[in-house]
Amino acid sequence: MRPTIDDVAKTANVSKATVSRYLNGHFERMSAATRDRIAAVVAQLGFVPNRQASALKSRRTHLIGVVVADLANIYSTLLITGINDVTKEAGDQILVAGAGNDLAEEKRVLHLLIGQGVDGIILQPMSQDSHQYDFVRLAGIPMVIVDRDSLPRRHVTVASSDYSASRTLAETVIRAGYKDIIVFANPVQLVSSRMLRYRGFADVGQDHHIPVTLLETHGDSAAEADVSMIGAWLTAHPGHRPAVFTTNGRLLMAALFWMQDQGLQTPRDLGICGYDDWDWARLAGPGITSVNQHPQQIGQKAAEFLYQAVNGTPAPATRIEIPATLDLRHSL
Amino acid sequence: MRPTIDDVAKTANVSKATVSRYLNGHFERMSAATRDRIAAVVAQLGFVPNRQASALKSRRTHLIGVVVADLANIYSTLLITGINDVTKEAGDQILVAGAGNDLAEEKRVLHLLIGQGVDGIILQPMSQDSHQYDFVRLAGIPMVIVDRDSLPRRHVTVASSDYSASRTLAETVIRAGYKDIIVFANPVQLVSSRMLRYRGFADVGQDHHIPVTLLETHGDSAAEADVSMIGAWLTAHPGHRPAVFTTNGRLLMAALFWMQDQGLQTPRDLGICGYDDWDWARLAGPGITSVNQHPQQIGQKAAEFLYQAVNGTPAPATRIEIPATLDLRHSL
DNA sequence: TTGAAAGCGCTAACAT
DNA sequence: ATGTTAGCGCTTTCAA
Repeated sequence: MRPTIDDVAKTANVSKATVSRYLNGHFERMSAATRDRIAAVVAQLGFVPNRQASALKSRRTHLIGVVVADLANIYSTLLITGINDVTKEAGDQILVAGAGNDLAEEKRVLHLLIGQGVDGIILQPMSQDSHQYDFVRLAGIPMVIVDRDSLPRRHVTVASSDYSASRTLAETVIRAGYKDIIVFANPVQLVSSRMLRYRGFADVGQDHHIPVTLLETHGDSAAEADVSMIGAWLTAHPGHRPAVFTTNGRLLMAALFWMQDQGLQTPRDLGICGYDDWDWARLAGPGITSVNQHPQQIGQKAAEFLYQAVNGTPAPATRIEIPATLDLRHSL
Repeated sequence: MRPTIDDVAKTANVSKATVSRYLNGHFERMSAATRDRIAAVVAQLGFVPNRQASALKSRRTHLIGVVVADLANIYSTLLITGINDVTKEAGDQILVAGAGNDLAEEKRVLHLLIGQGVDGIILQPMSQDSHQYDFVRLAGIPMVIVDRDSLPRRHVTVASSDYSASRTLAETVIRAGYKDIIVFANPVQLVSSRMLRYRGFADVGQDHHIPVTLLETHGDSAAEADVSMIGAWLTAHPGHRPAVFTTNGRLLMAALFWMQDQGLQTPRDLGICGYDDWDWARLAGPGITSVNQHPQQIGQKAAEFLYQAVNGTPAPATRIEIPATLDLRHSL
C-alpha cells in the first residue's frame, strides 16, 4: 500500500542505508547523482517515511503531547495555537488531550501520551501536588507546566501574572468608588491560579478596608454556574452596589447572562469585571473591563522551554510569568 | 529507561507473547494465575506499552488526525471537542493540525499525518477540488470531510445545513421589513459553505425582489476585515437602513466592532445578523440574531463515520447535514 | 561514497 | 495455556 524505504531503495538501486541518509539530510558524502536519483524515486512513488518505524530506533517521535483541563475552553484553543506556532517550525505535531477537569482522566491521557512516545508534554495540571506527575518524570519525558502551579516545582512553569494583575484590577475597582467587592469563582483551593486571583483582590481589599466576599460555585460552564449566589448577596444587602470580579471567562459570561435575565445593568446596578477577555467582552453591555492573559504567548513560551528540555538542556524549574494586560472599559 | 515488554516477561517468568496477549486483553485461555502475575509486574514496573512498536506490526496507531483551516477559530475548538468525545471512547488520541488557511500548508500537514501513520483523518478542506486529496486515498487512509464540500465527493462529508439555514434567516430579515440586504463575506467562490450561505440570501432576495449586495473582504480576523466597505455602501445609499448578514463569527465580530467605533446602533441604524453564535452574540448590543452550527455535533458525527471506515465498513460518500439553529434576538 | 546486518519493542502465526 | 519465531520499516554502527 504505502511504499517503504525498501521499495525506494530497490527502484533507485541503492541500499536502504543510503535512502535513510538521504531522508535525514546526511548529504555530506553522497554523490549528487544518487541524491537526485533517490529524490526522483521518492517523488515518483509518493514515499512518506513511516515515523513509527523511525521512532523505534531513533527515539524521536516528533510528537508533542498537550493536556489541557478542558478542551472546549477558549483558553485551550489559544494555548494550543501558540504551541503549534512553535512545534510547526520544528516539523513536529501535537497530540492534544483534554482532562475533562478530572484528575483520573488526566492521568489516563498522560499514560496514553507516554504510550505514544511523545518527545515532550505540556500540561495544564489538575493537581497542585507535583508528585502526581512523578510517573512522567520516571518515564524520562520532558514536561512543561502551564497556567497553574504544581508544587514542589519540578518543571518549568509558564503562567500569567495572576496575582499582580488581580491586584491592579482590584485597585482600579476601589478607585472607582466601590465599597463592596464580590469575587465569583470556582473553588479557589483547588487551582493555584484561581487562588492567586482571589488573593490579589483579598489583599488589596484588606489594605483599603473594603470587604471582599468570596462566592464559590462548582458549575464550570456558563449554564451550570450558580450565579444566584450573587442575587442572594444583593437581597441580603439592600442599597449596596458591589463590584463583581469573576475569575474566568465562563463565569464572567455566566454572570452577564444572569444580569441580562434579571434586568440588571452595569455599571448602574453593579460593577463587573473579570478574567479572560476573548474580544467579546468589548461588545457586551457598555464593554466589560477585563484581563487578557495572552494564552497564545503562554503556549509559545511553554513550547520553547519544552524544546530546550527535549534537546537536552533543560532550564531550571522556575515560574515564568507572562504579563496579563487589563482592558479598561465601562463596566465599573 | 522505560521498561519494555521483555522486562515484564522476564520478571513475570513468561514469554513476551503471553504478556502481549495480556496487554491486548486476550484472556480467553490464560490462567488467572499468570494474568494476575503479569498484572502485578506491569503495575510494579509502571510499564506502558510502546505504541510505535505495536503499530509497526498491528497497523493501528490509535491516532486520528484532524486538520482544520484555522486552529485559532472557535469553530475548530468545538469541532475538536466533538471529535475527542468519540475518539476517547475508542481509547484513541487526536493529532491536530492547522492549515493556516493555506492549501500548501494543508498539504504539508497531511503528509506529516500520513507519516505518523494515523488510522484516519478528519479534514476541513481548503480545496473544493477533491483531487487535491488523492494522495491521501492512495495512502489508503480513511478520511471524512467536514464543514465544506470538496468535489467530486470521494468522502463522507459532514456539514451544517448552510443553504437552508441561510434561507430561513433571509426570510426572517425580509419579514422584519428590510428593503436592502448586504452580505459581508470572505470570498465566496473559494469555500463551498460560504457560497451556500450567500446563495441562500441571494435566492430568497430574488424571490422577494429585494436587492442583495455581496461585499467581499479578504481579511480573516476581526482586525483585518475591511468593514469600511459597509460604510461606503451606507454613504452611497443615504437614507437606507440595510440588514447586514455576515457569513462567519469573525466577520460578525468585525462588523460589530466597527459599528461600535462608528457609533452605529442596531437595529436603529442597521440590522445585523450572522453565522456563528458562540454565546457572546447574546450579550452584544441588544442581542444579535445568529446561526449556531453546532460544531461539536459535527465533530462527533464525523468521528463516528470515520470509525466506520477505519473498521472496514465505510459509508457511501454522501453529504450529511447537521441542522443549524437560529437564535432570534433583537438586532433586526 | 555506499552496503550489510543487527536491532528498536511489539504482534501474530504456528507450535507445543 | 504458553512459548518460539519471524518480521513490521526504519536507523545505525561497522565494513568495504
